[in-house]
Amino acid sequence: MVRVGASILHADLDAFYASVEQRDDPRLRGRPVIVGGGVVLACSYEAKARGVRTAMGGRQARRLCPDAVVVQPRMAAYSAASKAVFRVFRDTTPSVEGISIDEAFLDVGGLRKISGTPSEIALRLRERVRREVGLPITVGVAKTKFLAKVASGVAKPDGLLVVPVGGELAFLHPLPVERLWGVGPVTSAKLRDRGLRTVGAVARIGEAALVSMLGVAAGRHLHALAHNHDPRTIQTGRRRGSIGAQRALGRSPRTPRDLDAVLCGLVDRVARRMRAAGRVGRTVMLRLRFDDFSRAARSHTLPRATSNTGTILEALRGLLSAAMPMIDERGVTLVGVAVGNLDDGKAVQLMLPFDPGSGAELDVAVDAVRDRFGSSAVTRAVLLGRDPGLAMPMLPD
DNA sequence: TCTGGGGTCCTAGGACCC
DNA sequence: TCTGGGGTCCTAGGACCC
Repeated sequence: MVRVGASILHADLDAFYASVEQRDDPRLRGRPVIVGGGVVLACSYEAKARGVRTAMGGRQARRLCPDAVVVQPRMAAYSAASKAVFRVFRDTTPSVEGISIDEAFLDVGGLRKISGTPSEIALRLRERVRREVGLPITVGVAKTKFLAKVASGVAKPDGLLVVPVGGELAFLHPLPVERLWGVGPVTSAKLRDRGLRTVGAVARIGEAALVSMLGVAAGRHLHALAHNHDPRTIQTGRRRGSIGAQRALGRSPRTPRDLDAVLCGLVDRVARRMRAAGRVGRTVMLRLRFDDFSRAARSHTLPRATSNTGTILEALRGLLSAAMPMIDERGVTLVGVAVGNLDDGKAVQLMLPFDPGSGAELDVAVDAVRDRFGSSAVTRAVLLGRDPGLAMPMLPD
């Protein structure tokens, strides 16, 4: 069956952290709320109306909005609220792709007979999130992911916007280029330098011109989006590719000893999270930010994936000591660590005898891998083929 | 006016292999 | 002595997102 019509929803909670605070403390409702003191992590629409923005310095935010209530973030409450909202998403359709803690794509294309049109589904979704979780949410509905995302951005806050099939370009082309997903300050400046201010203007110049302006991937991508070509489908079950932690240090000078203590704390956090998630990784990364806000990153790839605190720390200490000259010269203001290449598919293939029907073949393979590589290597086993002579479990190194 | 903490994806060059 | 095309992996940097 060919599916026609606008069947993708982009659901995006409004001013998420601030909305949770207003939900949990009635005194905050209707008032400007800023979450986070040093830097604005989130702010309510009352604060946005006064010019407060996410990632703004706390001092500037309080100057713009002196009567704002500043609250400390409560990550546990946001995480619980997010889980509750995602339960409503998954109850709406099995085809849910989470993008972040507060937004997701939902494919409702196959649900017409059971649940109604996408607009009806979106309406009910908003009502349910409001009633069951107590939070405002905006939904964009369109034929493609990209356009659904643009639609929710235009409809915020607490809105619903359906882009009718056939009306895509009429909706898209008058919008400023900054509305396009993937156009940030740098790309926006490049486009505006050439007089391209709207999506329509971008659509009218050729792909080759965009590629020469922005590079191959970004140019093609932008060209496609401006013409509303977006073949991406909803991907369920995506897993993160890296786990990291970082800490800003302020301006006071740090001794190597201080830096090592910061590093230990970060590695401990990351390794714990990895083990809790049952993930192992092969590439350790050190990120530094300097006094002038320039940045550097150093990485090292281990021969085998691990979540062992000592192994990760040892590798990062090596990277940090190699970076000490840079730190001495430029002054460090932030240290970050991350482990990537999670569950890297450096696959090991073991060819083992296969006894159809015994059910023991995978156990045998898993034991063999455990013997050779340790139990942390056994995270995945896939049985390939129906050849009765072979079982081929593919496992990460 | 000084800028948090968590991520994703792309580019480009060099090493290395066949 | 000079030399190809194709591929993977690793490292570093940058843009962007929430």
